[in-house]
Amino acid sequence: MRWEELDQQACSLARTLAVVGDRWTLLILRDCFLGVRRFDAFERRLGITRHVLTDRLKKLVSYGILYKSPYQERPLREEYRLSEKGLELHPVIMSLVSWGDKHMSDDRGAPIIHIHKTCGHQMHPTTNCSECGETITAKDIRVEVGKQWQGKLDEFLPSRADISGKK
Amino acid sequence: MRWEELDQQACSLARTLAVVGDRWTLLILRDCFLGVRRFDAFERRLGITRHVLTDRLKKLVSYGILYKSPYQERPLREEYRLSEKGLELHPVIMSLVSWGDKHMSDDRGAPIIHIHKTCGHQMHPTTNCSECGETITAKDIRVEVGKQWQGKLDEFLPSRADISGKK
DNA sequence: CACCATAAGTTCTTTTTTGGAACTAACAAA
DNA sequence: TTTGTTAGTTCCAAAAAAGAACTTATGGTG
Repeated sequence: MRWEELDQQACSLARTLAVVGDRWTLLILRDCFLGVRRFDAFERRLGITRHVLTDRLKKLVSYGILYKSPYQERPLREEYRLSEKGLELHPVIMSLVSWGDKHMSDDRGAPIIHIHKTCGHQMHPTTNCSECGETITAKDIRVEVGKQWQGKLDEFLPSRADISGKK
Repeated sequence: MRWEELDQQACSLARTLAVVGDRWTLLILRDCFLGVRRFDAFERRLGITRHVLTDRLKKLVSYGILYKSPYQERPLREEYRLSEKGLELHPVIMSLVSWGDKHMSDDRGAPIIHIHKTCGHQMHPTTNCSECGETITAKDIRVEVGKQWQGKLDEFLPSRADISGKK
């Protein structure tokens, strides 16, 4: 599979990764959530090459995750800001950070801690059911094929052969 | 910044991406969560080259996210299974899928739907505060430097210059 | 005016990473 | 003996990223 075909796969994970699944994009978005907005600030902070940064910012704008907003004219200068769609990637960043805090930290603990403004406590994110509110783990979820996709995911859902090794 | 230096950054996102942040790893993990366990099943399903698949599986095993478990001897055959550490990446997958369901779906809706076994409803994940349980969005969170990192993240936290453009 | 600085790129060359296909080892079955 | 299965490895070509220099438009300094 080539990378450009990824956003046409019948899988929301693959489609999302087509947008944010490369080496740099999520690091750029992390900086966006920290308030960074300008080309040279991203460049300085990330140590990314200008060529790749240009490409990734263009891609994020083309997908509507960032938008350009002029902050001066003559010469025209624009900054990159998170759209609503981009802000909704916050759970992705939070879950990655939370896993890293738990599994990739040294003995100094998490470099950055998160405070829930409403309750004032230091928190980490939990993943909950939108319907009953309960906290969920991998084992609490069962997957099914969406109504309009029935019979069309034979290629995607793992067959018994894929799972059990039988032919 | 070179990719190998990423897991030494003072940022849990960067450290996590050092493990799962490449083109293929999260797709491999998606298949693991769907029950796929064997080399040739990953290869068939993903259309990944064997070379890259070997490399990624090795990396995932070395980080303790997958472990090898023999399912036959003579000839020795091993399958790859999610460890506890790997299972804890479920929120990452779920948040990526959920974003894709909302923003990258065509008019047929989500290809795969998720049922919460406990309550029986079709659900999507929400991100909640571990302390008060409330659902959170990007704007509900404030970040601070962890106690043992105070004064050591000057390089990391965006300076006023990065945010406002001032020098 | 000549010269330096700034922001946001673009262009060029080298290195690294993938893609694609063929080859290998250790058996098992026909 | 030939063919098949599983899990790789090897090799070469193509694509992507790193690194550094160049560009454009403009503003400020001496």
